[in-house]
Amino acid sequence: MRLTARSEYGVLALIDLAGRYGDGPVSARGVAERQHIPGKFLEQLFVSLRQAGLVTAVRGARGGFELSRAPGSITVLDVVEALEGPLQPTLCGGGSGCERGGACAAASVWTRATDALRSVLSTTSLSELAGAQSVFDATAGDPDVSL
Amino acid sequence: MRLTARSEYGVLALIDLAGRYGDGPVSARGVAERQHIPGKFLEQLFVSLRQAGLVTAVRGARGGFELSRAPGSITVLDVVEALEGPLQPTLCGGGSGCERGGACAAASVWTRATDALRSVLSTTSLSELAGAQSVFDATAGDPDVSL
DNA sequence: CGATACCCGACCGAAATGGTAGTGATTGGG
DNA sequence: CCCAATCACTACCATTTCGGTCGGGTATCG
Repeated sequence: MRLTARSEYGVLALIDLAGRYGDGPVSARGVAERQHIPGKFLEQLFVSLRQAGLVTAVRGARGGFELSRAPGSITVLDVVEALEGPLQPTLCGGGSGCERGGACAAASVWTRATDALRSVLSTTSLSELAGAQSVFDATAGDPDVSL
Repeated sequence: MRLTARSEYGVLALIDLAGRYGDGPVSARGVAERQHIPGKFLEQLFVSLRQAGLVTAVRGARGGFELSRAPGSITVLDVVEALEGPLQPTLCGGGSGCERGGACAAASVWTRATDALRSVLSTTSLSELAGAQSVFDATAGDPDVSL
């Protein structure tokens, strides 16, 4: 139940990659500049994203990252969990933390909250977001992404 | 978008108060013992809960806290926001943090996530939880709350 | 070779988290 | 009237997390 800058940056970065899907590797540096993300920090995020199997790295000059699956098959939940670990309540409801066992009324609301969150995140794909972003970029004159 | 132990403890504490609503003030110490919450920490939580108008304090011997409204009119969202501040994404979607203005596709998913969370929390009242808890306590033999 | 890029691990300041400690102020009961 | 119970307030503290930075290593293209 903890969403930090990692998720925010990560989603922006993968939207960027989704908008260039099929164009070959995209450098982390380019993503960082277009999305205004600290470069070295973004590198760390890409490590997690690669380990989670969401992106593929191409090393060497002219290298970079590309989505390892189609943008439509990657959800925001995938990204968030890759970057922040499993999305659990951090609270009693998730695991076996609380000594009340199942006899805890509070657990139900935390569980339902997590489920609601998970539902939203898992039904939004990168292709949707990239599509929406391209519309924004077309109406505004910002060439960052549309180039 | 950050739920910590404060919320978990706070909800447990107010479920305790809800189960004794109308019986006069309940001491923080009693709540702490029944709900297994560090006493001094719980005191801090009650400060926030009182400032938010959710509980009323009665000072002096035989004092304690009581819900300042009926348990059915207090939602989990009320408790969470009293203890952790306004429930916002901590991310771009909430305020005016991101320099993209409205032209940011990522913002939409954060906003929808927050809305989903808020919806769950705001439709669950203390009376519901206290009711569920009393059922648990009746089937199990734990006299902590049923006494 | 050398520039470009990913890879990896260490490090770091600031803030949040989850408490603890101590001291007052207020009140009911004996 | 005094004492114990109880809330009120402030300060402090250890640990972890957050958000980043730094510096080098390694692969690859031209």
